[in-house]
Amino acid sequence: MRESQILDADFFGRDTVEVARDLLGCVLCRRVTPRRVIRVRITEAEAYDGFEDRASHAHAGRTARTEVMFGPPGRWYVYLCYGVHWMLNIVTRESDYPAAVLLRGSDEVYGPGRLTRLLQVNLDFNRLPAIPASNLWIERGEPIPMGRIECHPRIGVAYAGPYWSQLPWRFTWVK
DNA sequence: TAAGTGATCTCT
DNA sequence: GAGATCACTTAA
Repeated sequence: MRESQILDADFFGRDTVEVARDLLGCVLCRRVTPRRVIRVRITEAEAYDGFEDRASHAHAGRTARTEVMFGPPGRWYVYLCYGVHWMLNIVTRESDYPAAVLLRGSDEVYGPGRLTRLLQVNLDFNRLPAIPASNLWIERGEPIPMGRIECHPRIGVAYAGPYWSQLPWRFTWVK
């Protein structure tokens, strides 16, 4: 695999909504053993962007948990949801601008909790850079055909109010 | 449809 | 330290 195909900080440092859309079709790679790499194509992703986004964890301010969202782009933000499920996010935008993209689904499994279970991802990956040395990284995929991307409101964020919960910041790749 | 589950955060 | 709150899944 050529080095240039691994998504880096230049990719993740851009506008969060664009990154979320562009991640569709990209390949999430997880090395589970020295000889085994699980590869899945990303089919659904959600953007969480900025201080003002009431659906974002960062809206409440900078805390120990959300600190990584304020850090440099291209790092993993992992947290536990409902006491059961690990959620996998990739940090976007420049340092001091809190933003991330939640990876919600893939061609192999659908659902953010199922995705992390399949890939054996847990809090150990929090704050690590998305590079092969971390055993969890993303590679560029084949472009998605025109008209195969849909955008929808984000899931489970009704508490953010009508405006923020209805923004079309969830992108899905429909086959 | 509702229980399960535990880190995180807010309020004492 | 206690209580509320969750970017969800599963079994029924």
